[in-house]
Amino acid sequence: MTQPDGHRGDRHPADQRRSGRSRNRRDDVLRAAFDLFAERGYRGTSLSAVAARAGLTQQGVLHYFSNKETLLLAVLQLFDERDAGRLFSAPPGDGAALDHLAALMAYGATRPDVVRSLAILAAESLTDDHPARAFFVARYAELRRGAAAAVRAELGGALPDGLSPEEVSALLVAAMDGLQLQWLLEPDSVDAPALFAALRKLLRNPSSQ
Amino acid sequence: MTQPDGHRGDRHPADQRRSGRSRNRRDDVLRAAFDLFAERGYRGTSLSAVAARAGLTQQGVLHYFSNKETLLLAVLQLFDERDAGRLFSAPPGDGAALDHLAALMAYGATRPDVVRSLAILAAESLTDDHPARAFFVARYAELRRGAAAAVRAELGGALPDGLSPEEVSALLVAAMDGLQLQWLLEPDSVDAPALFAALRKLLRNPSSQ
DNA sequence: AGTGACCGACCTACTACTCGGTAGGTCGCG
DNA sequence: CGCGACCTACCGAGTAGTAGGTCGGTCACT
Repeated sequence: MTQPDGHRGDRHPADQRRSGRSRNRRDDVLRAAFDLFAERGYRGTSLSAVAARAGLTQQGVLHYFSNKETLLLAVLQLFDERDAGRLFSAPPGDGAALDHLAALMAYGATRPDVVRSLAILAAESLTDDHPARAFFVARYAELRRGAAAAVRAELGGALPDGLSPEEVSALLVAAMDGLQLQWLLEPDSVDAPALFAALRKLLRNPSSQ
Repeated sequence: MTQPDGHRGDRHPADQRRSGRSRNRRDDVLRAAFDLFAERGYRGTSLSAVAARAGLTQQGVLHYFSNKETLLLAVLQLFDERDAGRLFSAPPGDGAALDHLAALMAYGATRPDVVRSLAILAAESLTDDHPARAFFVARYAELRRGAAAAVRAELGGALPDGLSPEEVSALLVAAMDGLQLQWLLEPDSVDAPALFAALRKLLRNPSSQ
């Protein structure tokens, strides 16, 4: 998501006005917005900052996205297409369904920017009248649904102590988020995927000691 | 934290300049800032908004707190004094040490504003150069330390499957945060304290089925 | 000739913050 | 008791800078 080339605001925007025609400028804007939302949040990010990083002016950004909210929604849609859509579309009943969640954690460990962006925007969506609110309500409902299906498939009725798959899935999703938050705050002292694996093991082997 | 009386910006500030002399105006500002940070986040809150809610002008706010960052730090200090300081100062080895965490969850269920404020500010502190960053790094370290001590006291060596108290404490804290996030997004479909209790039971009775 | 892709200039509203005041209370002193 | 010195608690006006967004244009390509 971060662009390693020199498309920063240091060069005058007009210089490269027609340069990257082959590359999709709209995607550049999307990438820049993603990065900045992860760095400063939605409310903390200005359209001009997005524009500068994408190598055009603020009005150029508004040419592609009619306003700031639309831009945020477009960024969020990217998440849907990448993560959620793919990760729960696995064939049901293939045994290790919970591997999908573990894989999501492992993927997150390699992409702190993605995790950070989601963590920041999810919490920010709790604020009044936040445009991402509906997105995250739906996302978590879907995550829980998918995780519950995975739990049912993998653990079946062998859940400890009268826990329902729905309860377990909420716990799993909660642990993912909470671990990632701690990991983002102190990357060196929290190993999120390992701890998530521990929780999973705890659920799978309820009679070990 | 919300003030039920009429101290809103609708009345002209000068009207009540000397009225509430007995009440501490500084505390009014603190309360207003707390509420607004929970509603709009730190970056989304303006000094004028804080001032209006506290019933004075923006310059009046700056009279008590030399700048916005100082105001945030003062609000955060309130959390420390209320929650953390009290909740882990229990006599060690009194048996049900983990009850403190459960009590914290139960308390949170009655104070969504407190939970929301902490969730929003914690995530926002992940953004670059956020003044609350150090606070939350320290807070989570302390939470984990306290929880680990509680785990050691209550579960002793009876942890399942080679899990260390430190790992369990990170999981517990993570579950708290994650559950609260889901609860804040959809209060009716997530019962945070109950789910936390389920996790706790899971840890205590590793051989039940 | 039209269309997509922008930019320059501009607008209004708001941001955190500063400066210089003033109203009223507290204090010591004669 | 009365008087000036000082202090706290603010407010009015103004600062430079930035916010999101509009309008009208220009340039290259089809």
